[in-house]
Amino acid sequence: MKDKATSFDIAYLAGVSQSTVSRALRDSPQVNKETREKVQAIARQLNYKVDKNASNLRKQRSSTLALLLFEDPTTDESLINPFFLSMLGSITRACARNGQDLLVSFQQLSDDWHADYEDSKKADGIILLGYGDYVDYEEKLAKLLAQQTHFVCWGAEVLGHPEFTIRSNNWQGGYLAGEHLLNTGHRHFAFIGNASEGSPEFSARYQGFIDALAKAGITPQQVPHFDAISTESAGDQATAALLDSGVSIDAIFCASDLIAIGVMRCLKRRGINVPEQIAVMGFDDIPAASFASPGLSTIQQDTSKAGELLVNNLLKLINNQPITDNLIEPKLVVRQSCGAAGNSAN
Amino acid sequence: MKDKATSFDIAYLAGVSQSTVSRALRDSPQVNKETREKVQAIARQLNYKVDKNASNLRKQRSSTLALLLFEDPTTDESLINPFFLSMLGSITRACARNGQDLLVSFQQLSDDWHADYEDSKKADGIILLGYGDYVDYEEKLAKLLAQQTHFVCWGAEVLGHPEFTIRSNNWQGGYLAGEHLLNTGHRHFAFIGNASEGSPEFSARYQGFIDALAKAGITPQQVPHFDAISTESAGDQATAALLDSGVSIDAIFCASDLIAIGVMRCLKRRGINVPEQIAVMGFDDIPAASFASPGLSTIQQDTSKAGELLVNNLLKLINNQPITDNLIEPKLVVRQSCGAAGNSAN
DNA sequence: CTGAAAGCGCTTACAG
DNA sequence: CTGAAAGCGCTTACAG
Repeated sequence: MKDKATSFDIAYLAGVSQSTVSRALRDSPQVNKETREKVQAIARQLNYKVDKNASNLRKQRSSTLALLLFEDPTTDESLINPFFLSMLGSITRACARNGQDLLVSFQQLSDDWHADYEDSKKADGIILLGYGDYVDYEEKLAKLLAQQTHFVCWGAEVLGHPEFTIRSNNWQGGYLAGEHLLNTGHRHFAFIGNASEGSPEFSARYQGFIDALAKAGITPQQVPHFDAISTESAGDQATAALLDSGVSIDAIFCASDLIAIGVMRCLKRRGINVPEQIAVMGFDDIPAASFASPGLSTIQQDTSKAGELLVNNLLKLINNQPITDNLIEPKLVVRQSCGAAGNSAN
Repeated sequence: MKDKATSFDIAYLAGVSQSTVSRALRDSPQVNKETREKVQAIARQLNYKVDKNASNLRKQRSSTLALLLFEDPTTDESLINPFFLSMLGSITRACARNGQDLLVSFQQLSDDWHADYEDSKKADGIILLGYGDYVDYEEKLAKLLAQQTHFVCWGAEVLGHPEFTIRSNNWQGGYLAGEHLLNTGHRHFAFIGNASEGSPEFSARYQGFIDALAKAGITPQQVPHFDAISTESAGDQATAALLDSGVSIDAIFCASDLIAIGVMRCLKRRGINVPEQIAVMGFDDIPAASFASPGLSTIQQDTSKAGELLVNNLLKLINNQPITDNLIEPKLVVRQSCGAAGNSAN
């Protein structure tokens, strides 16, 4: 039967002009209460919905945000870092709370991003999510900046625009990890993860860790460091290299939980007990951290707050409001992998 | 400087009409090759992008699909089933391959869904994803049907419209699980999961399992069955109940991996060895299945193919094309939790 | 408080 | 092969 109803259909049925319908539907106080209610009743009855394309076109605003999730090019195609998946969840919810729709797209870091969501008016702004190589990354951000695109990004800093970034206090997280490992009686450490300047988040974690150890008189030179991107298999391989190198350690701090899980797998294969022989500490608190056996002690990033902040700050940017808050404080989560008493419930 | 360029700006610079610009940009063969290239060059130079709101309005088509991910109302708010997260990934990619944008939204099953994406012209169709209670679910589907919304859904069947569903052959999956458990020498089974008619997917898995066992002369009455929704803690609790009931078993088939992980946690707490004393089998093959210790043997659902099918079939529905394929064949993944030789690489 | 009118930026018959 | 014109369905000055 019905071709979709328009505001003209409602106007006709209500005996008012189409402009009045438009106002009434947006709850304009300008329009008489009776008229307003009558119009709204008819709209409901016809199951009328404002045509977003028409209203966006007219308003020059889409009430839509785009999320670009980019992955490390070396990662297995089908596997997305669970940490980002969890962020995706909280971003989606934050969008809903703010009356925004969310367009989602996965990109390879190496690609030319399809960052034209704002140019084509599909979205009012962009959220960038992913651990990436900072160097590659920077160019693309510069381009977005040049096009005056509204965007925020997780983790990596935008040159000259700290307000575009939302991130965890990674240094503090690393520090907490170091403290905990020290408190649980460990003295011989290794770090696994990429701590180069290409990975500013990981290297901040490393630095916090080192700074915590310094308080116990341990120097950076005493802490062997093995590179790994944020995957299970990279952690596994780095651990093998670490063990084969013959250094004697009793604790490993990993730049991410995914790495830590790979580390534990390697240790288990080699018959080394966690935490009795070697303690393992992760970072992120992805769901798998609690599934692991022993439960992985880690530094939690509050993804729920992060998603909220990402969306709110982007909206502020779009509306030319000042940004006040963009740091998330990490939290120590104690399970069993470092030998402290963990609560079995988690 | 620049307000965003429009097709009129390009027309002016190219010395042609705006209609010609529009045609040239869409690679219409109607327009002279030279003109076309000239127009396209200017567009590139101005960094021109077609305004989607305007073109959607005019074409009455959005080239956008909406994904509604709804969760079991009893599940922890922040935790989305990893299986669906993986589906989300493959759906996103399938959309990209088909030139569609993807709007994502999380909903509570109990809510009134915001399923008005198509009414408001924000999307051409909807993908429904989530394990839900079939009974609740059915009403909402009937409503979508009545509004002639284009949609496909995962798992649950739409009354009278089997072509709207894409699902795994759950019966076959359950059958494979039963066979494997039999082949690894087990004889005393339990099933954990909700096998009521409210969960058609789970009950099909149960049925396949029972049918496999029948070949070894085992009757349904010999297989105790404990209810659980698809979460770790539900699996844990159901296992406690199972053990406390005093029945003697040597294998548990779980309706999902999340349940299985909870089962293994409970067994470990009780000092029961997997697989030596009790074998555990999951369903889904979420990432945590391979992280678990021992590695969880399970039935894999091919999320990549599922995502592809969901998107392709929805597009076919929108374009009035016939749907030919909507079944995914599950696959046995052998790890260590059933006592068979698993490959340590996975 | 309400209405007539313009216009957002496209696509696509229609005419040549 | 190209152009002039209509129209997609809204929102919002402008006028009363």
